[in-house]
Amino acid sequence: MIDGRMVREQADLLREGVRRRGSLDKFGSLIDRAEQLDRERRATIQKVEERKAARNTASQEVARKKKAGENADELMASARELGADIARLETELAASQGEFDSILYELPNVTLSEVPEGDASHNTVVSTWGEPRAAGSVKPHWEVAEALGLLDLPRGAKISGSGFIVYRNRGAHLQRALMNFLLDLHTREFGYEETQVPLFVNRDSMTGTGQLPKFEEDMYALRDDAFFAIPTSEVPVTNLFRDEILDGATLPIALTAFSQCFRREAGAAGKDTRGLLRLHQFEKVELVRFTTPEDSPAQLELLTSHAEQALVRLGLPHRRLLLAAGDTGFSNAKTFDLEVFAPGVGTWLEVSSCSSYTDFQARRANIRYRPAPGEKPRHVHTLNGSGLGFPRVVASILEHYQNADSSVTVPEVLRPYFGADVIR
RNA sequence: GGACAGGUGGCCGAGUGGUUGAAGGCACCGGUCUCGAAAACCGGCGUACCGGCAACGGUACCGUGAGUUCGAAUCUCACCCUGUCCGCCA
Repeated sequence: MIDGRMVREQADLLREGVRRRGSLDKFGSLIDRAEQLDRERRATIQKVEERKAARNTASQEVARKKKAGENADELMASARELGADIARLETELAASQGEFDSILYELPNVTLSEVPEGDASHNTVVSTWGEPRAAGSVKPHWEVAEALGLLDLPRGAKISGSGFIVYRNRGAHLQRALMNFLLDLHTREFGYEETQVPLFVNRDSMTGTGQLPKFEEDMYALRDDAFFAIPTSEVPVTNLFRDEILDGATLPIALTAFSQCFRREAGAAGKDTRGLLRLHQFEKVELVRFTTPEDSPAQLELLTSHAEQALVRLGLPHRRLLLAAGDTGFSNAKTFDLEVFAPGVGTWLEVSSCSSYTDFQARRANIRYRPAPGEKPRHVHTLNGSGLGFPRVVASILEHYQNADSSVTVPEVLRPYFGADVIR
């Protein structure tokens, strides 16, 4: 969430932030309301604390009198009245504080100044790599996948539903090769610590990274236990340090995790539904970094380059987009999307979204660091990105590396993991 | 799932209704000593919020949330978590 102090001290900056996202209409009045609530709650806090101070003094006086054997009945009676007053004021405070907090949870992060204003049409291509094959020059991946027996879509739908995939034979094997290649790359070459984390997390974790309370309908929830299925391992990995104060000397911290990801994709029904384009469950290797505010711009560049490098090694033509403010996620301050080209589908596919959250998540999740012994804790900056998401990478491989006879050449870096040069 | 034990500051650990934000120790920071270091000694050392230019003052926080009381780390209730044993299952 954004800093509550911004409401008081920099409300204009908040308004400018939502305006750049193109949602001033939506949030402007909320910010007005927050300013009013902030004044109310501070006035009430002063009243409550004043009375509490009086009560504390009275209580101590009661103790002194009783010790001295004096009568304290009168004092106790007046303290009791103070107590009733306090209870009333606290109810009042809880109301304005509660509404104030819920507004803070609703407001999106303020994007960085270099992020272009406006909606997705203002996204800019920062760089491109590789030579995409002509759109339509090869079969879409679902056709070759079926022909090669890599996927079993009907049975995935039978045992779970649409959007759930069964990989078979070389298809399953390719997934495993990709996982091993990516984890080895990020741990051995780029210095990430490998983790394995729970796929079900509690409400506090989902709130910490910003999925809740706003996007609850996008999450799978368990019926009998208070758990949510993770939409990305960003959630458990970032929450690793929730409510902790890290030693500044340990920053930056770089973690990677392979996990299954679960997304309801509510509201996305009918969009990009074919093949591997949009699934309810998919595999992903995630990169997460914790850093200082000063270092976070450089850390975003570094993290993005790691994801890009994975695509370079795989030999997949791709490009980097800087998202415009209006297309930048709720919790993000700046996002680069990496897209690979899928010549069979004929479009660019997002395979990684690398973002700086500045202190937005750290404030929600209460993740801080102590710059040096004896110094005050500060919020860290969190960053993450996919490195990479599997299904669309697989789709791109099946199309980009597709041969005339509908066999598929295995990218060189995967061969040691896959054990064959060609899928036929 | 059942029984018992327990959750206190960065860590260990004392504390069963009243100057306890919390003894003591460790760690950490500053200093004395030393050529330097160690040891020893002295001092400091939580977080958040409210007010204040500041110095500083106030409030809250002893797993979480309610409650009793003039007053709760201490009493009551619910929940969460950890440990041990039993049961069940992989």
